[in-house]
Amino acid sequence: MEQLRETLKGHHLRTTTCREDVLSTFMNRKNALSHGDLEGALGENYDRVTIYRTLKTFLEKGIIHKVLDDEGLRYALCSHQCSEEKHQHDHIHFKCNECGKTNCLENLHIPNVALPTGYQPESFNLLIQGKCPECLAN
Amino acid sequence: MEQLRETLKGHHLRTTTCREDVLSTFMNRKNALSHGDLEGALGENYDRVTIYRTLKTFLEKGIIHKVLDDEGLRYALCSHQCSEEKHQHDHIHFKCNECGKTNCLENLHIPNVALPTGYQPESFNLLIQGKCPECLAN
DNA sequence: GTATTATATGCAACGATGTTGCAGTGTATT
DNA sequence: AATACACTGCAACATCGTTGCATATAATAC
Repeated sequence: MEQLRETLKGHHLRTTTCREDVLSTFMNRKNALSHGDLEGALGENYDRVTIYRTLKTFLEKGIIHKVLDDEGLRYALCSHQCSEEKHQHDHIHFKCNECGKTNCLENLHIPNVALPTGYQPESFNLLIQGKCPECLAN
Repeated sequence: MEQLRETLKGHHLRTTTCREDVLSTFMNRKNALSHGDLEGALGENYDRVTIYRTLKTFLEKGIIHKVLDDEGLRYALCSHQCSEEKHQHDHIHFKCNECGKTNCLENLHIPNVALPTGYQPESFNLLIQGKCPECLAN
């Protein structure tokens, strides 16, 4: 639980119960979460708006990053220490079509792509959809 | 303009002025369009709901496909003849951070990725963000 | 421990986005 | 031209996300 405070302080944020709860929800569930997921988990304790603002703050401070899938927007913890200044997220996201969960595959890097001349790439976002190990086992 | 009717008929759809206008908007602008873009272009002629339903129908029939970026959901024409039965979209999408336009890079395929054991991939979606040739030229 | 200051929260209200049901209109077919 | 079916517009609603403001809370200084 001290780790939560450490993470928040490390990103120059005040420790509040809402921020601690949102952060620990991200750490307990391993997969990417939408605002709705968090509202479902914490909605009785905190206002919708507060959760929105917490997500926005976490995004700006580099604690979480956006994850896109065909259903919409989710968020996941940044693994390597991201900060307000620098984000680095060229890893792969995998969404299971069976259980619906989206995860970061931290260790896999996105392979190089030879873009046509004139295109200057700055960031990459690869989403793979299919079946995850847990669902294949059943 | 006959081409519009052909495309619609080819996908077993009745030709209506709304569908013709939505389709020609996609063909004239080369980039991916959101519902809001279409409403801005055609909103005075057609009801919001009709445009939503047209997009939904086009999706189901394989005339357009979803394109995701950090701002949300857009749609783009399917190049290779997709149908209700089969969609094939493993090409790359490029979003320009300057002009905000998202395009399909039809000719580029997504390179292979060695997934960890247990993951069964079914579809791939690669979004590259950066600067497009037009914006770099200015 | 208390006072001060800056920040975070809750509430209310609003705007944008997307969906559904139903009556009326238009398209394709005979 | 008549019929059957599909599409459209309207109204109403549900969801999602944002903003302003008063209050509460956390960090800092005393």
